[in-house]
Amino acid sequence: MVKRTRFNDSDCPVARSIDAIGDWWSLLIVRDAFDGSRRFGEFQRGLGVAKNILAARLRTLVDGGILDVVPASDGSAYNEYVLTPKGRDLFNVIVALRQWGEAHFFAPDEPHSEMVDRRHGHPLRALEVRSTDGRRLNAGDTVVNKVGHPGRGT
Amino acid sequence: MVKRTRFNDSDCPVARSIDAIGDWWSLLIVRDAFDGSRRFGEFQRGLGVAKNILAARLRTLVDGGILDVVPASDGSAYNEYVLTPKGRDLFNVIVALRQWGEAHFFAPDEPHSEMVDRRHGHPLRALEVRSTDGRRLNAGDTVVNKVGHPGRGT
DNA sequence: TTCGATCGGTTGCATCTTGCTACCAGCCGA
DNA sequence: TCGGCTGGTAGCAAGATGCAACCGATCGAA
Repeated sequence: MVKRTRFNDSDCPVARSIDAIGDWWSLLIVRDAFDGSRRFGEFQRGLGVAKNILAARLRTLVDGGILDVVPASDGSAYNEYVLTPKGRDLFNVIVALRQWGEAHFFAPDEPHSEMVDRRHGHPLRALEVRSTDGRRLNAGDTVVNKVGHPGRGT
Repeated sequence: MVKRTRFNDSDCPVARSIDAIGDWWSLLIVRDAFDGSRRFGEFQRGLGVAKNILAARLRTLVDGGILDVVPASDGSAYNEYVLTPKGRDLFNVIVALRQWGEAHFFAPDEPHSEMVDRRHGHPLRALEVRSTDGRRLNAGDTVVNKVGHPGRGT
């Protein structure tokens, strides 16, 4: 099976990332992996996804270098799925999605799962996009150079 | 049409975010909106997506409060799609995906579209997850409290 | 004002993907 | 050795996706 690329602008890192992750289930698998899930059954119970879908997603995540299959840590004959360094680098993505969701989809007092600093149990500081010299940037302060179109693009 | 919720753990902000965005095309639409696309035709040419898919995605993004339909800024009778504040808050998500893609899917010298600081033309600083008191955190320094399971969860 | 081109879609249809259920082969403890 | 758990695969129905054709409104030029 040749690797299909779904999007036509594959020189954009955003598109390549999206293509590599595959689908939303995959991202939820990664989220659960960050939260400590390792075994097939853990993911299945945590996500409520059909087993064939889960099996396929785990396979593509392993093929994509985001998860690794390792022998179970508890001595049983089963395997475990653990994040590779590349998979752990998705942490920012998960945190960004989480903070966006917290900001826009929950009433102020509505209970929800919450990511906290392990040391103090405090919520995290909001992510901030910064320039190399440390200024805070928002979308309007940035510009995307398409390949072949360097510079500001008058 | 009742709002379907695809994922069973809707108390997780990550899952709600994913549900709200809808699919990957929607996120690429948002990316193009950040890059300045406003018109139906611009999105269609930029993404190479089928028109019926694009029309459906634009509708869900508008319904979801991520895009707004406004009269065209050039005086023509057509409409434009612009990001709402909620949509602009996806900036961190886009940047996180972009940085992950840059780090893992391009050779060091491979050309790719690049987001730079408008003022100096420099690339952005890598996103950093921090605690409220400013320490840098990575995945292992955080813990997710599920609703109904407060505390560290031994 | 007329005419052709463009814009912004909608509709129908074939195909691909998804998700459900059933099934099944190893493991595992007793 | 037996019964239940784990980690899948197989088949099938339903829904999503993508392509192409079509279409009315609008625009620009003559």
